Amino acid sequence: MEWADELAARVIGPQVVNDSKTPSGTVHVGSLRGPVILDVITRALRAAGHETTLLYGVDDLDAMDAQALLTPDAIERSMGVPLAHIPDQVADGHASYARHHAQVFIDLFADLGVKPDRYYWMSDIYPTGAMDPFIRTALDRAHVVRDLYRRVSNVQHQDTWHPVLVICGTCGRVGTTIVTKWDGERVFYECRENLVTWARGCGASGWVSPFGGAAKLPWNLEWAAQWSLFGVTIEPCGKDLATAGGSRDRSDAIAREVFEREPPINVPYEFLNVGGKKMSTSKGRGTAAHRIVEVLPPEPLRTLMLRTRPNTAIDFDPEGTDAVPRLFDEFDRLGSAVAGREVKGELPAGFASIFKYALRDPGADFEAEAAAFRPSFSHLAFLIQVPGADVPALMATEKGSALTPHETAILDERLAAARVWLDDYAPERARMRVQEAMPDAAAALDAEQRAFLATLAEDDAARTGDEWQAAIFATAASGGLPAGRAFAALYAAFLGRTSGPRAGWLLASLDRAFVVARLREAAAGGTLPV
RNA sequence: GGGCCCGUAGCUCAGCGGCAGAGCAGGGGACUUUUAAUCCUCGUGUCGUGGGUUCGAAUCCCACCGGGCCCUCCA
Repeated sequence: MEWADELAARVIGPQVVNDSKTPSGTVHVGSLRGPVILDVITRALRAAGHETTLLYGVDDLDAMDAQALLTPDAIERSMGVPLAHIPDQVADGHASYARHHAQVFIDLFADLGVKPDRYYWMSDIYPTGAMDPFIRTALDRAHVVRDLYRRVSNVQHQDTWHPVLVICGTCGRVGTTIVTKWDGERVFYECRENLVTWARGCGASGWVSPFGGAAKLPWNLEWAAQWSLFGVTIEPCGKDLATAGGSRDRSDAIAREVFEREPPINVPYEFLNVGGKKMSTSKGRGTAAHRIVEVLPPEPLRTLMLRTRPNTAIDFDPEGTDAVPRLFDEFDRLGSAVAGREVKGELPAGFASIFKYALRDPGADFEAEAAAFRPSFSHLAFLIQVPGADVPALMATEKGSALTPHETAILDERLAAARVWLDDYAPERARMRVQEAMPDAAAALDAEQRAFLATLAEDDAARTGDEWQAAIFATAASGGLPAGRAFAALYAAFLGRTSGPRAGWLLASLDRAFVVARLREAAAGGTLPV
């Protein structure tokens, strides 16, 4: 966790932290690592006394180059068109495909506690003319850009190539155009049919002014121009961009040599993989960002992103594992330690800052948050499967006093998450189910346990959970059977496992005739002489 | 062709020059009413492999092996 505080200690003066994203489709959990890192850096800077602005941009004039999320009839029409100009594929009121996907992603930010001071959309910025000076500089220095691409990335453009992408006046595509001449005010562009394999240009060409939104800068130049336009001082980026000779190196060089400005401090970060593999929404691997928040509230989710240094890959697989409960446990453990309660084992270095930065609200009183009662997620996941359990009452008992409104909110949040977890993620062993037929496990019961079950079945009067519980203990005691083995017999007979929920409540929730029949069946099974 | 990350206990990982660690899982034990709670207890693992540096290496250097990702189209 020291990484953010160290960064904050290293810089001088006001800071502008920036990131931007191309809204090309549905995003997965891994995509949230960037925004969380951005937010933690911002919080660390502010904690260190730096005046800090957090910006988040949407590169929505980028060309559509993935057809996965387009309807079949839209593919031919939309490939190569700026994302901001493609109609939303979902009829839910967004102005464009870009707005839809960007908004779904951005909506998650606030819930996660990531609150940029300003969002900007490139489709809004270009028409204002704010990018014009950079477009002009890029065109004037086209030879520098070409030289730099060759030198830094070994990319060889033709001598006539100019670093501007015109939005074709005829077909509206931006991914298919190339500029070959610049006269100081206008550029000559061609919308070529075969410039790229993934989209087909219309063949138009002509002289046009590249200013005021008629054209955009290619990605690497746009990135560097954003740094100049907004005065960006720190910008993390994913390792896909940070690789040697890759995008970041190109943009750094462009900033220095074309726009004559030092690039921002880079904080390269690794990906968040699932089962050791890259997440890919289109391949159905990994969980969509908007889905994971259903099962992971901000604190455990931020804990996942924060506890690991940015340059280390995180492996996270919520499906069929206890990864989710463990994140809750880990966060709770940090909180306990911060609150001065005794915790088992060693604590990570800087555990208090991990806890503090994991909180959703940057202004929260973190000591009060640490002191708050947080029910164990695993315990809740278990309790909600117990018929008739009054969970809020049980939690108040566990805490030793009534829950505060804030604690009740935490409880409700966790209950909702626990239900989602049990439905969609939990391993089979976390789910319990009353067995329709006699479980095999019941065959292993010994004579004493069978006698206990038989005795328990003698009285078939209706009982409440408490009464069942009392009856279990009394019956076990009268037969000289330790309570533990008595319960084990019941779990074997009904659940087919060695442990379970408070048995009394479980039995009380079931049909009385069924209970008695099962008890007798289990008591009789296997004891007959062979 | 190039770059980055990882390889330490069953799992997830910490340690990054000074006696191999934690959590979880698992084993054992305690408990006549929180029985998947709570408490106690149990870890010799070629620290991926081979060299090197050092009084001393999981830790630094080199090479290699394995896993993963990325760049060399576009963004």
